[in-house]
Amino acid sequence: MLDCNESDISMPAIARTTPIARDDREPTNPYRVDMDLDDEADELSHLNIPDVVIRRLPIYVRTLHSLLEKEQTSVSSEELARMIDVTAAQIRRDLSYFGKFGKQGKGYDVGYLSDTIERILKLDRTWGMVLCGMGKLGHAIANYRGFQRSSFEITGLFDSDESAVGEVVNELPIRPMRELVDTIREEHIRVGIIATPRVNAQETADMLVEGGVEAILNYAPVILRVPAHVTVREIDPVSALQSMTYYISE
Amino acid sequence: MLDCNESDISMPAIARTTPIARDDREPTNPYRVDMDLDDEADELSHLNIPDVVIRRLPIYVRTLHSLLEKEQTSVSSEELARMIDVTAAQIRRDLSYFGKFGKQGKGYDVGYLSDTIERILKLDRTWGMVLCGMGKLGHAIANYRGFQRSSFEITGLFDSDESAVGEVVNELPIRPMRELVDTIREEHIRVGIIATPRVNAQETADMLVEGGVEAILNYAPVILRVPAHVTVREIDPVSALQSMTYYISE
DNA sequence: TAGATTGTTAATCGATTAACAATC
DNA sequence: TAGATTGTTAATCGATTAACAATC
Repeated sequence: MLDCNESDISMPAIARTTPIARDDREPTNPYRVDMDLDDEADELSHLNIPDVVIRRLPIYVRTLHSLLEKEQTSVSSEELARMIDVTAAQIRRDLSYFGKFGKQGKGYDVGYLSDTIERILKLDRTWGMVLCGMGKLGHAIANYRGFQRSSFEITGLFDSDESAVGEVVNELPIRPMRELVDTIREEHIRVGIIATPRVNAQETADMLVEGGVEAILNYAPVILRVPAHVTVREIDPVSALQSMTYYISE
Repeated sequence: MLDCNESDISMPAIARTTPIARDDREPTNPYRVDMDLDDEADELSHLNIPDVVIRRLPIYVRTLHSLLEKEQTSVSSEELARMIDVTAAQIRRDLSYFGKFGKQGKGYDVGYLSDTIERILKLDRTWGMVLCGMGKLGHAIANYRGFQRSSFEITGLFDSDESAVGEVVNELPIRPMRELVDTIREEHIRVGIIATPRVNAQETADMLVEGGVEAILNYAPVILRVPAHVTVREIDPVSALQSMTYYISE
């Protein structure tokens, strides 16, 4: 399988977070055959799929799970669309990037579609994560229960303040930053969380990347510079608030 | 100034969060004159401006602040663009929705531009906020230091669990949910934060809206139904992680 | 079979960008 | 003035949607 990763030049984090296309995909290939999961696993296919689509998939999974809880086994794009407040056409279009998962006249099997999207997103395994920066925010993230039912588990806590080192938070000891890179390498960690102060975020990102992390969840209000093969998403409640006040009346 | 708010029908929260336009704006108005702040304050003008643009403004403000810290007084769209990793054209286009703030040949005055955008976003005042749901996550948000230098301040904590009521967190007592609506009304609160369990998020949103809240920061993994005049932004670290693993190699 | 709903196309809509005249 | 950079236009690019043939 040839390596057609054509641009490995440094790509800004904000661009990865914002709707972009890294490559022109051919919009409709007349020779395309009914794909199944072997083809979806193709490492190169993701270059073709808009990031906006990828970012909607977790919402589809979450919604399908809520249907499973209610023991509903079948769902149409129309019904799913109503639950999520998007158009049915968008759901069908989004899914069609990956294959054919429904049955005309019937809709989608909830369990099968949910499993399929989870496999596409590589959620069919558990991802260990390192958490960097163990101030108040870091403590809160280490204790966060939202990860429990997900495919993510924090496996290492790090802080540059030696006086914080050794403290145990949610059953894990805080370790010194200088051990970060080696730990990532040894434990094959691919996901990092940055909860450091603003000024230390970039150097922390650099270390995460050096160790081999390819996905960074960034809680620091800074735009990180990372190589093109690394994805960054921002968690930025202050920016979110600041953009909402614009719409407040009076 | 005529009321051209043509659709006041209920609009889903996800649509407000995603790039949308509620109204077709006329792309270029030949009669448009050099606007200054009086015109920007026009309550109706926001119907014309894409939400993607509004969501970028806080990043501009943050970046301008970092220049002010370095005592840089002037900046070109080119330089700002490099710092944020967008194109200079996009910055100029974004700003042009609101008026003319630069000088040809010179660039922008950092302080003036920063103040101007803050005024556009209504950040030239302090917004009181109610925080609903005082579990672990709620505690973390109540203690969050990121709000300190911002225009936001949590002024009330609420929880439906009567046994939590009375506990003081970061100098504020937790109060019972049944006091929420009246408190919002009496204190003219316009911003609410939801940190309740998933199942209680919608009913909490309903109460916030009933009280008069127009902006909701939602930490619960649920799509909220709110009237069109209410803006919702999601803080959803799990979804962010779930969409990043897609790109991880191997 | 008739009815329902998918998967896919083409049309539409919206956002970004390159280019440049205006102007400091 | 000459050089620099804005504000704005038109062109391009990308994402969404409506519509419908395919098909369960």
